[in-house]
Amino acid sequence: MAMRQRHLAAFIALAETGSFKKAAAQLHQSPAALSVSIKDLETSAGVQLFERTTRTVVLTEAGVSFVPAARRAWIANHEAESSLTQIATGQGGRLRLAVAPSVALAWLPSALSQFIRQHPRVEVTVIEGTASHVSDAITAGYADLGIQGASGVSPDLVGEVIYRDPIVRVGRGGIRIGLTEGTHTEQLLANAGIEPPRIQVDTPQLAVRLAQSLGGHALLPSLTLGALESEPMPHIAPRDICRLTRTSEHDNPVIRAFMRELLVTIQSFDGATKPSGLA
Amino acid sequence: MAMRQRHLAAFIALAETGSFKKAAAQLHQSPAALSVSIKDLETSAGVQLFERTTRTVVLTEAGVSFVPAARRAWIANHEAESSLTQIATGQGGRLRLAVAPSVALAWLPSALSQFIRQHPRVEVTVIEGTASHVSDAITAGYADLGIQGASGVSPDLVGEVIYRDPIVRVGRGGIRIGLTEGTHTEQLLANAGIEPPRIQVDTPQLAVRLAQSLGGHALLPSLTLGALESEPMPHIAPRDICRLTRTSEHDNPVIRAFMRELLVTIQSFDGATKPSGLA
DNA sequence: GTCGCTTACGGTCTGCGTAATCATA
DNA sequence: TATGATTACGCAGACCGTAAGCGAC
Repeated sequence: MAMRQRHLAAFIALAETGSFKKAAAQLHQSPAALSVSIKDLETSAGVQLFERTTRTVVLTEAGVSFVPAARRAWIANHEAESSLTQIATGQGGRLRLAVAPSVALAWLPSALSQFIRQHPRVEVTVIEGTASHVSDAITAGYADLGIQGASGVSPDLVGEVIYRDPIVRVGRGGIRIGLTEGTHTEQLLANAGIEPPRIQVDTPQLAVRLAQSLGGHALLPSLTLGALESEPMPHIAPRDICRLTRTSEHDNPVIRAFMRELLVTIQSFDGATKPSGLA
Repeated sequence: MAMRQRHLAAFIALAETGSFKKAAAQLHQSPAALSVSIKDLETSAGVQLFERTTRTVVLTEAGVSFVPAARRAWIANHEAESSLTQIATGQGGRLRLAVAPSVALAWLPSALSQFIRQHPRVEVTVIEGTASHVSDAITAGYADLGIQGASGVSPDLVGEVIYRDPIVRVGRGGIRIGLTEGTHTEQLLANAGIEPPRIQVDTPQLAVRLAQSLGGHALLPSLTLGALESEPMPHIAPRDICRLTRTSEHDNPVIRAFMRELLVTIQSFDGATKPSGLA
């Protein structure tokens, strides 16, 4: 037997309306077409599902028994369809983020709260980690969107700069407290001709603390500082913040929707702290 | 968007196999046909669901998100189909019986126990009542199959004699104990030229009891007596036991299946008590 | 070169509407 | 007689298979 959707639709409409004419109207069909659909269904099944006189149509017992399963199938089909449109418009599905800590701290709370408000049916998971962790998570398929400070490393990842984070100075002392050598930030500083830091630490927060207590200074991406007071260092190239996705997810609607929120967040933060623009 | 079953089938097969060639084989199709099905689905939805290279096919995030709903719909469709075939073969659905008390007592236990053993997915309900109750239940739609002693009364009911129940005598005394005038049995006796009973009672059981204690006799359908000893009354026409259904349920498969069991039961009972046959 | 996905094309078959027919209230 | 279900018929479009193409191993 080959039961198609039109058979289900025909059966349900006829069962609900009790009239070929009304059911046909409901399905935007001619009564004749509906009649053959029902007849096909009945003959292929081998049971009569409706008892017709010329004026009236009633479900047989077999028809009554079939109603629940038919309705379930019909609903499931519609839910599949609407699920797909939701996925296609970014209102459904899941979003697996991998973000660098500074990003997580600075932008994520605001961007995520906006996003989940406007996309209540999307499941969100977040992984926080260093740049290499982030890109690994993307490549390995544990996450679908990465936000981090270094641009793409793997060939099948596509990266795009979404923010140019300026390097700023905290404190005025002579001793420089910096991050571990080899980090993206320190590479930028080295490229700008600045000597390696006297004291190397793990996190920007610790660098700031030490700079303050030792009377030194720290050169750090501005995002890592929060509202802390700092001086701009315009001659040092900024740290590029990138979005990272697998090439196959380049048109993922959920990612697009989240990126929209994120960019709004970035702009609003940027406007609040520094009147001049961003990249 | 118009998502048809072939789109669902194509999506699921491709998601499961990860190859157009294999999925096409599974669907007994050419890879080309499958390719356009998937493409149609993707363009109508507006999302890419698979990432293809020439050699490999992988679900995108959107595709992954769609899998559960697609599979649910697919399963529901198949369950609807199998539900219908079960209904058509009498293995599913429901059976609402209305039976006369004598039938309920004599045949129902055996017939029903056989039936529910062989049709475990059929819901069974039983109404017990007099002949008019039975036919009313059928007409009103509370029951679908009636077994009773009088033949069909309502025009849109179809009746069929399934057993000719002989009238027998219990006791040898002169006083006749009988059922209330107007019952089917008493009409048969009147037609045979027998005078109305001296004492009229409600139930065959009571008639037998009184006949024994008063030293009278009772003329009753043999079915009402169980294993009680009795003498045949061959010159009195037997009571016809009928099946009753609405005309619309004439080909109801569950009813057919139950009738098969019932007739087997009747034959075995009949063979056990009286070597000679039935109608 | 080989394998597998995609595109193009032509034929078939499904499924529709129109119109005529049938049956009942 | 009027209404609504059914049957017959012809057409439009969906859908498939074959064959040619294209790109990656």
